[in-house]
Amino acid sequence: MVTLKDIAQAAGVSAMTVSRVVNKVPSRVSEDTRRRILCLVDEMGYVPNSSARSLSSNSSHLIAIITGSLGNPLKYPYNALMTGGMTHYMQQKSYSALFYQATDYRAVTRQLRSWRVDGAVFLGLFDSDMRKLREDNSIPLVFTDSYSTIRQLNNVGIDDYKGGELAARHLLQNGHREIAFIGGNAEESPVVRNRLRGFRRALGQENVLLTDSSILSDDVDLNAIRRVLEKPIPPTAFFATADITALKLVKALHSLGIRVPRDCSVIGFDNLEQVEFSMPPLTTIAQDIDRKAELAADLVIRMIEDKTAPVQNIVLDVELVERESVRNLKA
Amino acid sequence: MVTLKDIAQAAGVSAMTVSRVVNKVPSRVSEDTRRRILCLVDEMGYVPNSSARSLSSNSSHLIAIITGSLGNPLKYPYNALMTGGMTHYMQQKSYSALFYQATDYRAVTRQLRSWRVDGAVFLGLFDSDMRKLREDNSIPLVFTDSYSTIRQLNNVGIDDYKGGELAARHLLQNGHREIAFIGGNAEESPVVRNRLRGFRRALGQENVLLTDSSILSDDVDLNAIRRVLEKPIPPTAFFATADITALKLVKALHSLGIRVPRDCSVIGFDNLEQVEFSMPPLTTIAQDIDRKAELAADLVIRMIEDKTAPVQNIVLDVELVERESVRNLKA
DNA sequence: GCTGATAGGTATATCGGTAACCTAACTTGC
DNA sequence: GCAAGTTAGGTTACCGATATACCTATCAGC
Repeated sequence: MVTLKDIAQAAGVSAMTVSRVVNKVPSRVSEDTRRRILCLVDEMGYVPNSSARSLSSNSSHLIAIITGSLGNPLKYPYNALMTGGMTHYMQQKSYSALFYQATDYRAVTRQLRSWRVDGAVFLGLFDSDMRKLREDNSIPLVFTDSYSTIRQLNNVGIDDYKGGELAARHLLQNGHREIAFIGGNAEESPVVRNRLRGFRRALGQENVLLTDSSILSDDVDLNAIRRVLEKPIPPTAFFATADITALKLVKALHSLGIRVPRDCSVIGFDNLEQVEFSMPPLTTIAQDIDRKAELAADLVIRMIEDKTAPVQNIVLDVELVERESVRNLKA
Repeated sequence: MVTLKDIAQAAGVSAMTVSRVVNKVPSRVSEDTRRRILCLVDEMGYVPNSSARSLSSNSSHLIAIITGSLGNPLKYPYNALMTGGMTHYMQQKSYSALFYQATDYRAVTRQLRSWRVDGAVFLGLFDSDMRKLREDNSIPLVFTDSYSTIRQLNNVGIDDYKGGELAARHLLQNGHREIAFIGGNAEESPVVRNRLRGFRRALGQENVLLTDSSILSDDVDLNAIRRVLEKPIPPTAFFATADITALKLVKALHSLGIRVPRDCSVIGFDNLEQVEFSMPPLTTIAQDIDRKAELAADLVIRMIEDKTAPVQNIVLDVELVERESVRNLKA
């Protein structure tokens, strides 16, 4: 492998001069030698050794993307879109992305340190560990969808509360007053909790109540669904906290002989590309995942490059996308 | 940050001794000092610096995963599943995955060298460049879904030809004799080419012909679809070379007032999880993406750790998964 | 008592860069 | 004409590990 020294020798200068040229250090090298060196670099196929660079300059140009550790995290379209989007953006800014899966903060800390990563973005929740992560690591950390009470935490999220409200209002406007909720565990996930809160609030404004017996888990259990539908006054609509869940629900309802939206309406959350191609196309609360990914990547990089950059809590807007899975009962 | 030297000092031994303990070099350190050192390592939170390690040992324990460079590569479920699956497996084997997007082989070579990556897996095609990639890089390279004529190339793929045959036979068995094909460009993609060949072959065995006018591009153009359906004898079924395409097609047909499978049948390829939740659930040719990912990851790692390991061309089987998108015309 | 093997270490060079400091020649202002 | 500043470099000491060679007890065997 060609090293700095090889280029230096070939050009008849010191290694430092070559280093300066390669790193575009302004005005320390004459235009003449600069061109000569660049020519040799290209000719001999020199590529800087990032490890060596990282070791001596104390900056790796590496950013970790950290997800929870259960199975294949990119199985979920949301994670895949975020990860791919961030990687793409980082590469444009000449950073490389390193993927890690981890559950506990000690493992994360070990991983971050081993490559002396410049910064990290977290997908998913390390709620109880956030404080420790901040304490143990002096590098910029960016969380996503976190509702931590710890101040001074970089975060990129969306307005989940409003998302819940929008879903509720849309259902109400279409004449639904008996409504069920299906989603992740609100106690465990602050994201779900906020969507649920907003949802309840907007329902409450029209005196519609969401009872606990109308709240289903996102594992989409056929029996549970049947039980809800057999209530004295069965729900005419479901709000699912994720499109994936909504799609599974539509399928489950169908297998019970219930048509969406004719017999029952469904509204989802996320606006994944695939819900446009489902049958029926899903009405859903849209978040801009591409933009979220870019903002998260941009935020870590800004924090890395400018140590005085202020901590940010970015909250993106959400909006209703109307398709064909909600029936208008008033019509 | 805690370094080897710090531990050495605290333990009253040389750095080399600590290095041996950390790297589990067999029997050069007494059990006594070993334990003492391990204790200190844990206590002081020592994490080896991978850059330094890579520099001096000439092995980075890093594997590159390389995809094409158009936009967000993880937008496609197939890429996401492969990438996630490989990363997961690599981490278990204590390798880290580095993601890169690239189109030309020079960029790839630069990226591989800059971190002195130990090996690389390619998702997607660098067909014309494979030879150069092999020549320029002395590290193990694993390709996926490649049909290169270059011998001595590690590859993990599936039996695309058989997949095409299975699809054709299933349609024939269900009484379809007027059939259309929708998929990527067969000239550009050897994968599509082989699926198409197998498909044609099996159709031919029953004297069914697939004319060029019944072959559509995977951009799912509504006008093109309409044109095919307005032929004197319109097709009763479509074979799509990817589930994603199949789903878009179903939606397009629906928008033309054509019901699947009542008015027209569709068969896909891949068996993505989401096609089970589409309406109708999609009949498709299944490939085991999780296993493919694991085999690809396992292959690079084997090649890295055993320089004498033989080159392999792994071909995984495919199978038909019957759901509800193909109508039996004989019934 | 001497040789040789083995266990349990140490010392030093090196991997490929960069930071920080040094220097010589030339320019510029006064 | 000279101090001060600029330009275009070179020198040297690391960064944090590992490879390699070398050292020193201890003990068995003859």
